[in-house]
Amino acid sequence: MPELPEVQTVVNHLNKKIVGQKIINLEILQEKMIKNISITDFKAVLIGSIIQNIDRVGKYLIFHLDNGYVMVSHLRMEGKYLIRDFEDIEPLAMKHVHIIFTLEKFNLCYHDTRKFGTFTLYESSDFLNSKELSKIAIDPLNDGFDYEYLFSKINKSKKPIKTLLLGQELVSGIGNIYVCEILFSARVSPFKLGSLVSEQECKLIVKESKRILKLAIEKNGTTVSSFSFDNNHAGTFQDFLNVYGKQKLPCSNCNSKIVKDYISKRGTYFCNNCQK
DNA sequence: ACTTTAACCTGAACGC
DNA sequence: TGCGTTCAGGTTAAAG
Repeated sequence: MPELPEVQTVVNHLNKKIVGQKIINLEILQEKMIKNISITDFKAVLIGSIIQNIDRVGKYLIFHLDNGYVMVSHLRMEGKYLIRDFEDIEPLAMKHVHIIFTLEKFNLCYHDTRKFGTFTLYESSDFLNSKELSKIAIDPLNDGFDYEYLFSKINKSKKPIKTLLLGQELVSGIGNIYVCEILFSARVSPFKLGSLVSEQECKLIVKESKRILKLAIEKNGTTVSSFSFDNNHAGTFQDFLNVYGKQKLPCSNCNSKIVKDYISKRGTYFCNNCQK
C-alpha cells in the first residue's frame, strides 16, 4: 500500500487524532507481527504510556511515547489504522484487525489484510541505530537529497535507475508507484543503468521527486485499491498519475501507448517514446 | 560480497 | 458457477 506520501498522510492524521492520549489497553490478535520483543514485554511497555507524537522515517511510522520508548510500525502492503468508537465493534469490520490499542477516547485498530506489517519497540535514545532504521537513507524531501548526491551514488552502478531509486538505502520512501511517475516526468527510462544517467538527468530526477511527492502529500496520497486514512477516506493523487496502471492508454505527453514491463518482477510503467 | 529469487499472506481479477 | 493462475503500494531471508 503505502509509500512516502501515504505514510505521511497517516502520520498527519494520527497526529491530529491520538496525540496526548494514554494507551489504556492493548489487544494483540496476531502475535507474529511483533518482531523484536515478547508480547508480554511489548504490552508492559506500551500500556499506561502516553503518545507524544508520530513521526516518519522512510516508510516507517515512529510513535514517540512518554516513557522513553518508541514503537516503530511498518504498513508494508496493506496495513492501515482505523479509529473506532468503543461501541462500534462490528465483527465484520474487525475481520482483519490484528492489534487494538484502547486509548482514552476510542480504539485505534491496526488492520492488515495480508498480515505483512511489522511492529518493533526501541528505546528512544537509539532507535535510529536499530537494525531496520539504520540502513534507511536520506529522505527525498530533505535538501541534502540533491543531484550531486544522487549522481555520486549511482554513477558506478550497473543496476537500472528504477531499482536504485526503489532501494531504501540510497533514498528512502519511494515505492513502485512514485518511482514510475518520477521517471516519467524526468523523461528517463526505468531500464537505464545508473552509470549511464547523466548529471542533467539526475537534476531532473531530484526535482521531479520533490515536486511529485509534495503534491501527492497535498492530495493525501494515492488510492489504487485499498489505501485509506480516517476510516475509508481515500487519497486523490491517483487522479494525477501519468503512467502507473495506465498500460495501453495514451501517453499524456505524446499520445503513444504506455507500456507495462517488469523489472525485478515488479510492474513497471513507462512511455517508450518520451523516456530515454 | 553481491545479486536474484522465494517467502511472507489474502483477495480480486481474469481465462477457460 | 467454479477452478486455477496471476497480480498487488514492501521487505528480507535464503539461495545462487
